[in-house]
Amino acid sequence: MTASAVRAETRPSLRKRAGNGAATRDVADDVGLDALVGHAGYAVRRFQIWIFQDFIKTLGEVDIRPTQYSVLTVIGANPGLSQMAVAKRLGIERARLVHLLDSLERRKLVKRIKSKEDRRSHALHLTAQGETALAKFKRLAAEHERHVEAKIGKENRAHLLRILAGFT
Amino acid sequence: MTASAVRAETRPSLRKRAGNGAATRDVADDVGLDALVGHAGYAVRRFQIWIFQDFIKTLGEVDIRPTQYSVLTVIGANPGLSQMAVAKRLGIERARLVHLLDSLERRKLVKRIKSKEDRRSHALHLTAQGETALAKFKRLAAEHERHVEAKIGKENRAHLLRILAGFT
DNA sequence: CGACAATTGTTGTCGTCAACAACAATCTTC
DNA sequence: GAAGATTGTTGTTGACGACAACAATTGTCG
Repeated sequence: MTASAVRAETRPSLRKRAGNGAATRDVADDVGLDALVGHAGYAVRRFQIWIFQDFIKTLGEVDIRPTQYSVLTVIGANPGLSQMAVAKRLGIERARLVHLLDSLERRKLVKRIKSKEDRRSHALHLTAQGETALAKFKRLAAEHERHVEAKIGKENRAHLLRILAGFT
Repeated sequence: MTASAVRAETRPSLRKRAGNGAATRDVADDVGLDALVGHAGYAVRRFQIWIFQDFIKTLGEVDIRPTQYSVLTVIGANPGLSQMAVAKRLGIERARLVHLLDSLERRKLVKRIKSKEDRRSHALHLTAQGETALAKFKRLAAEHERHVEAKIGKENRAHLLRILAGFT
């Protein structure tokens, strides 16, 4: 629909130039309305925006964003982790995790417990309230995942997860 | 897939933690993600971050970021578009496009020409300098795309583009 | 043992980006 | 011609990644 919108107000000429032979070597000259189509980053970015928006909307009733969900999930699966460990695992900076945990702690979903072995670090745990809340979040997240399936197809989603498995 | 992921969460599954007496400091690299695997959004987000970082690095010598590149590409392929049309095509807000164009115009890559038919809007064009610059950007972008191929495989990249074709 | 380096959590700044809201100038429509 | 919509612009808010600096603590090594 975006493409048609553009085409509607563009001059009606100059479509794709089919010259250039069959060469695959020079993508640089592949100029046209769809020059961005061949770029993986663009497609991935648009897809990621769509996914996040659906996630935020689907988890909107519980006010949980993707990053918060990932933090809760990791802590729930590995109780006692330090902030550094969680940050490293999720690929976020420990400086940013501080604010995320502040918010989640204010909502009584997680708690920081001073570690005895290393008095610099905090052992992260879900509260009882956090456990039951996370269970609900996961049900909603599963619903969101079904939206993704409905959008790109069940097999495509599975294939995509396989392709990108190395990044998790 | 999501069903198994969700089911796995009901069990606390404290695998290697729980060692209260053992003073073995775990290295935080082998933290179980468990439920996070199986979420398309998480994999896509991590992949998108990787792609953008490689793009920014590969196009670093010319100081062009992904969004700037997409704007230049669309204008180059469709000279005379209005800002509204470009914004709609790229899925960015017109408010944000203003700053992007300010920057690109300062660098003499694009120019805003007051439209004669609609005196509210600007017709966007590449400058001559912008055209030659974009050619170079596209060569570097193609190099970046080869990095993506090297990362996930040529066929996987092609398949991924096919799966996400609807989002471009 | 003690000086020095490294780590952990924290605070702060900077820049990117999406989402809104408001506004003047300019069409569009009735 | 008046009311309403559109276009570009400015501004604000909040999430987010990247850095830098710091105190407290731990680890290392001479």
